[in-house]
Amino acid sequence: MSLNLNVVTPPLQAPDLTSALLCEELFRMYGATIRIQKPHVAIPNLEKIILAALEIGSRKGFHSTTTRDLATASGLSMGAIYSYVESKETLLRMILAAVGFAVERVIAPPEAGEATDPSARLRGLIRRHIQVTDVMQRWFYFAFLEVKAFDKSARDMALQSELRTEALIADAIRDGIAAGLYAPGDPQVWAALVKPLLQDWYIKQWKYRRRGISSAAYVETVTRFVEKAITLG
Amino acid sequence: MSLNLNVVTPPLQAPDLTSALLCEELFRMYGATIRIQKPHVAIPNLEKIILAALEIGSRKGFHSTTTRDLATASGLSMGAIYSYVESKETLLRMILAAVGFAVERVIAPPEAGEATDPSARLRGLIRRHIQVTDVMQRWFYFAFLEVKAFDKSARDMALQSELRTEALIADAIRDGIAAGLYAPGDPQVWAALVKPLLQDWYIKQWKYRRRGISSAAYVETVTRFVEKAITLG
DNA sequence: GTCTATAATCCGATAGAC
DNA sequence: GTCTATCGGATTATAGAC
Repeated sequence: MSLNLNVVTPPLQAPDLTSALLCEELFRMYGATIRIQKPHVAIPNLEKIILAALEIGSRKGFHSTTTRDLATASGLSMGAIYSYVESKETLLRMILAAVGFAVERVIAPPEAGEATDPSARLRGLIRRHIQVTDVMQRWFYFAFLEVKAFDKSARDMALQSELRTEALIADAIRDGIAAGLYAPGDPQVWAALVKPLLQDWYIKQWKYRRRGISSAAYVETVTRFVEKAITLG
Repeated sequence: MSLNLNVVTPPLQAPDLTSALLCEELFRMYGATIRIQKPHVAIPNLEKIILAALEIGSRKGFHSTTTRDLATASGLSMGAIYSYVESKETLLRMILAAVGFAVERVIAPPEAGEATDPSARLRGLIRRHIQVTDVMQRWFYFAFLEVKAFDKSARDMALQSELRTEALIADAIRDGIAAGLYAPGDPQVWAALVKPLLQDWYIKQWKYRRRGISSAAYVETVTRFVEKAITLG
């Protein structure tokens, strides 16, 4: 059984992962901690605050980002910010929750045809992971770098997310081995090697940007590299 | 020309990268900023301070690590700490310098036989990178997570280090392609894929520890994976 | 709902005794 | 060389006017 090494990269089939949509979701999840109750006021302002936190936080770290920084960048006053975000820690938790939302709702769900085709499933996971983290680069970058500063429950959230996507990849590889597509080997070990290749896209975006490599090109490069490494023969 | 896929992992041939030796080196480099001039006093105390910074900083981030934390953990007083480290920023710079030292002095220099054998050189780079970042895990982890919080010169230091090791890997792959060992391809693109595999060892040490995977086992896994992915045929 | 002004706290760094 | 005590400034969060 030979493997088709041509890779095509279709666009992301998913709800638009715009910051507006993500903040709408966060407003639903964190409504209890938000003093402003009218959605048409709360959501755009929450978005301003979160985008400011992502922008400044990605540059100099969340702990060095002061509430004054957030006020200046968001155009709101320091006092107003506390009407939307009860504390700096809650702000962190919101960003982490949005990342978890994207993983569960867009990366994890298999697309048509993937249930019965392990190769398509692995390709889909690689593609969706890179596409989602491309659209949400700052969110993922921020979450990756700042988790360690969270409390244990938040750190566990991130840890589970890491192991979750790894397990999805491992399952696809396991089924691919059983189907005779991939060489015999430890699916978990291989999945552990795929994960950092996917994460590199949002962690070192500066490098890929500088070299003019598009997310579609990166999807194809990683897919070919991984398939060559694990394919029989 | 067929490739030997057996991998052996010899021990690191290098000066011991103990914290004592690294701090001795830092004492030489930063002597001008250190008030205590007797090496037998300065070096062990500098080591206490740096180890405290690595330990606490890796847990909750360097910016959240206060000088009071460092005093408690190192057993020195707040005042004494400033006799060794002129500012928090200098402390960070010392840690970055130690990481750069390890890269230049241990990872980069080719071992015997590597000059004429691209395959041995690539294997050597993979092996030494993982071995060095294993011994100096906290130093590399800390440097990776904290650079972005500091000034441009410190960030450039880290950026150059990233591109430097990538270039070494790319050179070995380029020579390997020319020698007919590896498939035709873009050496820089492949090197960019190898780098995150190496970094994963110190970034997600918790995962590999939990699974009982030794650094030697990881060296072999990564080496096989990469060689399979880029080898002809 | 949003602002200004300020309370309360904490931090990096230093002075000066020993 | 090391310590204790403290300064000046910055930070998070809140109170209360509009």
